[in-house]
Amino acid sequence: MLDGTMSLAKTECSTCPIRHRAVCARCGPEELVQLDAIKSYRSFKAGETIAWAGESLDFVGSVVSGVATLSQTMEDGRRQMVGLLLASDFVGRPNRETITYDVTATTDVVLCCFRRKPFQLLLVDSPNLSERLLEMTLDELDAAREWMLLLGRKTAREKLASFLCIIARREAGPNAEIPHDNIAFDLPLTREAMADYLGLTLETVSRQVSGLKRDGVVRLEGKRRVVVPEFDRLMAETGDEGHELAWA
Amino acid sequence: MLDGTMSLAKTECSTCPIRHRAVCARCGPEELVQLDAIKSYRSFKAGETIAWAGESLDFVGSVVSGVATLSQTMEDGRRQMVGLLLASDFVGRPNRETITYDVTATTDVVLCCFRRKPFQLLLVDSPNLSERLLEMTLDELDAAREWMLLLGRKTAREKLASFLCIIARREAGPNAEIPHDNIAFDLPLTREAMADYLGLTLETVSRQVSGLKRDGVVRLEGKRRVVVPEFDRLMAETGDEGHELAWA
DNA sequence: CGCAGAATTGATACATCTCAAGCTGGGTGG
DNA sequence: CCACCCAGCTTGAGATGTATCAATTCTGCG
Repeated sequence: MLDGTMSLAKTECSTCPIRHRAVCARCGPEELVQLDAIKSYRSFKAGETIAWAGESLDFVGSVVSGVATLSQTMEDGRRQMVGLLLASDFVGRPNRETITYDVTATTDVVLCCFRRKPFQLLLVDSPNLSERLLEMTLDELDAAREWMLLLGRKTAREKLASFLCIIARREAGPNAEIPHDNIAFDLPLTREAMADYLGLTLETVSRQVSGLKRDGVVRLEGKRRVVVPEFDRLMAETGDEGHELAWA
Repeated sequence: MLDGTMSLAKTECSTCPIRHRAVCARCGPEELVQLDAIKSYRSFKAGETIAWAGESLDFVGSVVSGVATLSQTMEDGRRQMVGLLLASDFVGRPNRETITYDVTATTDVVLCCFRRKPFQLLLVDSPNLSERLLEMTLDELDAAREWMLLLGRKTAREKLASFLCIIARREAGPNAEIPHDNIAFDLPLTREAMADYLGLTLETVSRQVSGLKRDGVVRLEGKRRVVVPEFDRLMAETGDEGHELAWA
């Protein structure tokens, strides 16, 4: 893998859009120099596979822009998405030779990649780096557990509403903490990918989107653009009722 | 919480049964002394709640013996288990005041608790500790993602078989890497708790256990003791076909 | 002995899947 | 510039796996 993908020119970390949220968020100038020495940018086009499960992966990295997914596939073709990687999210596992999941770009994606071996060394004597990585991993674990509740116990409609909420929160209002009304955003996933994420079939996803539209919870502009007139209305459909604490 | 639970006398780390697998696995003698200074043992009886979601928790710790669960509950009572904690597993989140999930003892449980604040300080200048915690967190994340596949895509029968496999692996043959035939073990969970774990109802769990028994995949001795005549037979029912790499 | 919690089993309901048929919109080549 | 094409999406009708509701039956224990 990684053939046919272009390498971008290096970019200054100081102007990096994910500087304050990624794994390097708390690194000082001297640590940035060290990271800079082992980093390179890679671009992937929408639909491209970034890495296959089981493949050996010699880098770890951060999503600079775009949306990528982690997914698992069973022999008979059943597929489950197990992670949605947005800007600043971390890819790969230090101290592990191979990747466990398929990593796919669902929009155009830019990755800031660090060579894995030297990154592991940096991790050992840079607490700023390792602490941040631990924190991000714990956040991902919380997100995964939130998703387990969705997969195990929510209805199809609740699943869709929950999904739209998550996207609205991270895509819309650049970093608005309190989501406002009339949020608009583009779905970064096809119906099929949404189905894989939600543990549904694509037909059921389609029906639930239609249902939410029919009931005025969302409006669609084209197939991909979604407008949420009242955010509370959408929230009420998630089954979570208020105390939604997570999703940093 | 934690009222009415007895504190045990301190025990030497050197004789601790989870010494080589827990968060302290790679600590040297001097680090153990520091951990020892902030540790205390706490016991919980089967069925007892160790902590409630949202509650503030002033410790983190390791499961020394017994089985505990992490679970989430929705307003209307739907419940999903999001973690199964066996001996050596870590409880709590450093740098976080409150716990996000209900923690329940499903068998008698002994916890080795560290006061949270001093533990966080130790984490900063003890790479042996923080590296191990990161590794364990990444393992838990892998387990959670494996569980997402189960919840989202497996049939009820596959879910049961997968669950029995996991328990067989960790409960049976003390630490047998390659599971043998005629494994026997006790289920640490009631049918209801299994249902909460698997995203099913307790009736469906019961029916699937009966089905696996009828088909000779497992034998039951009483309600709780399970014998697996041929491990491969059980594996074949999980839907994972062979390449099961995970589950340390 | 008999009670209470846990588990099994049965009958029926229903949400989601499956299979199948059209629709829609943006790109392409004639 | 239009006609076609095709991936992505929607909608319908029927099948099916699991949930739900309702009895029983176990099992351990006071």
